[in-house]
Amino acid sequence: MKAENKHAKIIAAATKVFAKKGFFTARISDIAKEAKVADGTIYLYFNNKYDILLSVFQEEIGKIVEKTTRLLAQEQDPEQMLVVYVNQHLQAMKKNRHLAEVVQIELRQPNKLIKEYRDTTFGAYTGIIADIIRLGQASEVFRPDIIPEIAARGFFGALDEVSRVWNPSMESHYSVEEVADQLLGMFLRGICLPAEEPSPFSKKSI
Amino acid sequence: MKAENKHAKIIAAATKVFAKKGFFTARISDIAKEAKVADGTIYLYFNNKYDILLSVFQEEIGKIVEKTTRLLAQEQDPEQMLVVYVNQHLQAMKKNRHLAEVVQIELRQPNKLIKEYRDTTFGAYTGIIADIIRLGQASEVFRPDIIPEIAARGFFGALDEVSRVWNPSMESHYSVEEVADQLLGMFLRGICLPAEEPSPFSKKSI
DNA sequence: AACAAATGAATGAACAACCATTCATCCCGC
DNA sequence: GCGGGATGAATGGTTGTTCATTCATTTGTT
Repeated sequence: MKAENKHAKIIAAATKVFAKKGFFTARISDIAKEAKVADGTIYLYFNNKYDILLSVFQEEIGKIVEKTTRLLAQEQDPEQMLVVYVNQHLQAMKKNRHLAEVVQIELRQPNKLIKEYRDTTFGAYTGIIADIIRLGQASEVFRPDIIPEIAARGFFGALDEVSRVWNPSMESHYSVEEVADQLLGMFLRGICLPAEEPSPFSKKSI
Repeated sequence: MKAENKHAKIIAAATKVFAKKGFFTARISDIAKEAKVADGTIYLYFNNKYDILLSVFQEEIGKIVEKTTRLLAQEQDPEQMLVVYVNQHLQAMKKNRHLAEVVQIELRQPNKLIKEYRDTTFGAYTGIIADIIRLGQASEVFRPDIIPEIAARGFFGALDEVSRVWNPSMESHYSVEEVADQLLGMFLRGICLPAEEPSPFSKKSI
């Protein structure tokens, strides 16, 4: 059991504990117990409590960003890029349910360091959406009247909120594909039926 | 300066302080100072710190829910109902910017009491969206393949996330109408250009 | 190979700071 | 001068962080 190992163990434990109790209610001793190390050991690997939280973000989300970026580089079609983004994000969040909660709860803290992280690294991640939208507008597949910044913000908000459907506290369980389809369907096509000429009868297509 | 007055003053002060520092970092003395009362006075009107936060939710959001419900009762068209909902929510959040932050940050806490409030009263507020969608499906203006629960969740997530564009920390300022239009446009019509027959010119679709 | 010395990871009890809550006291209108 | 609203200093419990100590492992010497 070498250093590398412990660092990862503490990160995992912290993610779990933060998800369950929230950053402020979580005790260092809780994390230590979950990671099966002594309280003091944690301070051999991290400077302080906030450092643990920031490390969770940096390392765990870093992986996601990297993979998403790589996959997106292979795509050309803006529409398809959004599909990749959504699937990627939802899959990652399903795989690490605790991380999803921590992102949703703690990343919003008005703490200086967190804000900084959100505005830089994480901002780049959400900024990808705005870039895709701009690309789609340039290649005339997305409506030109969409404001990329606002749309991207809304899009990510929806994605983030929806990525908790796998929470045990929710009664209904949907598959990643199902949820991704729903979200993408809404954003790309809208929720209204195509309003051509007044439809003759019940029209269920898309 | 009678009781009624102080209660409201403390609620307003708490909303402001919670928005700025977050619930846990906020000190009772901060709230007291902001409200221009003594620390002890707060305990004449509230049982404890959490009680203040819950009161902020119950009272401030209560007003919004009530007004929205009333306005929606006068609408028939599901599409129009979503318009009302979005405008109502965004207007309220713009009017009380601090409340918007508190909702977004503190309502997600894994605290028992907060969870309870979120699942009941607040759940009813977001549930309205799912109801509207079901109504729209019944009257065949919304696509039948939309799953109301997921769509509503995503819709609210987008709304919530977007309701911070008035935050001073954001560089670009948009009007309520603009943002509402963008959101509604995206959700109702989608962000893609209507894909009729293959367009004569640059078409890069799949 | 056998032993001693050095290393530094790990521990967890103790410390110091912090802050929600209390309550003895103080107004002030009647 | 009485009653209840208001005050804010004092209290006490909690917890992030430190650090003296332990001890398994490595290194160096003969």
